[in-house]
Amino acid sequence: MGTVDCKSCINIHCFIHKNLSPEWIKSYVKFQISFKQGQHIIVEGSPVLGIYFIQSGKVKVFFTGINGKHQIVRFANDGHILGHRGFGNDIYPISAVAMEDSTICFIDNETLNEMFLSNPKFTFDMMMFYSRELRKMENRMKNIAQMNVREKVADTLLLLIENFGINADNEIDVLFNREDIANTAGTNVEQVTRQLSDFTSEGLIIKQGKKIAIANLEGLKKIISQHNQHVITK
Amino acid sequence: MGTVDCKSCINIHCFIHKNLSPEWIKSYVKFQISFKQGQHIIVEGSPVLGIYFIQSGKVKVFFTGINGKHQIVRFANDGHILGHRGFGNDIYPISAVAMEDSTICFIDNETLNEMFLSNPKFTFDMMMFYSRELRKMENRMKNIAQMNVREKVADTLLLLIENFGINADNEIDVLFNREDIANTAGTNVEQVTRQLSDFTSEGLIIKQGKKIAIANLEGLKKIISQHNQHVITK
DNA sequence: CATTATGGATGCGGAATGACAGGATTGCTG
DNA sequence: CAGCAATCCTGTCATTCCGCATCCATAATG
Repeated sequence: MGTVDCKSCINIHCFIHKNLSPEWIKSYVKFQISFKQGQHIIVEGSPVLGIYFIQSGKVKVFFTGINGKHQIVRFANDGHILGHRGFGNDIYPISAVAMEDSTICFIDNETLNEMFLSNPKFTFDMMMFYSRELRKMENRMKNIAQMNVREKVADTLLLLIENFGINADNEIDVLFNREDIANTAGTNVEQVTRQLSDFTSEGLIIKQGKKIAIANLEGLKKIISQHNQHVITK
Repeated sequence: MGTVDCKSCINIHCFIHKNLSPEWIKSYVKFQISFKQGQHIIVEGSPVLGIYFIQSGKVKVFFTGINGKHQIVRFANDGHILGHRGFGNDIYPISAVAMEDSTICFIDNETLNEMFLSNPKFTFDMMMFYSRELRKMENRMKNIAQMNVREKVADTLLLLIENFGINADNEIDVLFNREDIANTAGTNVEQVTRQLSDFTSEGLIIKQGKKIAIANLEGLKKIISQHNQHVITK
């Protein structure tokens, strides 16, 4: 944890870096925190003091339901936002956990408000970000409600690919286990295991240690294609 | 369909009316369209030409899934927004249908962009709107994924109450049928019918003709209370 | 007034799903 | 490399859920 200035930030895609006026970017110094894999960045029920920007890292955002069961609502990585405002609530309804070592910048509410007031382009970009996220979320809601388990697991894999990409070995480039997939898809660990076994024997994926390699991306997309008539990917 | 100026608009809670600068509000004239109950306002797959503001009315927003099954993702009424931008997509992924006779204002993309550029307060308010909607949607995703049918139906009734309120006769003040509830809750008509019968015999609701009256709001909330530990309602 | 359409209620069988348990595999540690 | 713990895999079984078919009530129609 320490302070850092945005001007020399390595993440040039960050909403702040991209949009702040010259005066702001020159002078602005904010808090930056390092999180180890598995560490909580936001805990449900704690007070909202500001907003988090991911400089670099991979994060899952989830609600805790009854029996402590998690529902992962989205993944976030470089340049994304955590702990958005809204409602005027003063506590976080969600938790956020680092899936890998992550560097996160924190901006308190007061500073954020000043930023909005004096940087219209920043506000506009934030609005567009929320608008995109809302549309994605609406689409995911439809999927969770209408898909069967096989489709939901395939959909979750594609979501992971979309968010975190594929590395040189064709593997989904993030650390996650069956429980994470189950909590994202809205099913349980056993069903996920079964489906992944099915996908493997169908030649769609290859299990490589802790990671999953994609052998046939089109095949995975085909599983859920009938649900995505009007969706333009990317 | 015709043109109307925002200055003399009856809906003083509209984002435009509230936030446009004096110059804009004085001169701005936009299209206004009347929709009869059941009419399509937006059709999935049609090109995005602008954005819709509801001056007055009640609207459901849904995706069409396989077999033409609808998934209602949200309800909208006075002052709300339809057809939000995002992705740079040029087609609507969702449909919107008037649940009752509605009056809707249309603003084309070009004008909207000018509005954002020259009215930072408007942009800020829109950002906050999207942020709130995103949080609501995240919460609804958790509910659909984790609740059983009984809870989902109760949750849908509460959603309808939250959006459209209760009239003098204690009835949920909007026209909807079992299919709409099923398409919102993520189940089917039969299950909804069963649950509504159960709720009736438990004294939670009273069926009055086409509408549903609430006899015990706290009882309904109690059904889903265990899912809402950290949520502050309104 | 008879007929037809529409929406709602309910029983039932088959399919999908989730819970449990036991076994296999993997990776870590001393 | 043995031992242990964590994770993953898979078979079985009970439950839930869904959609069909049917019946009923009410409203619209001629």
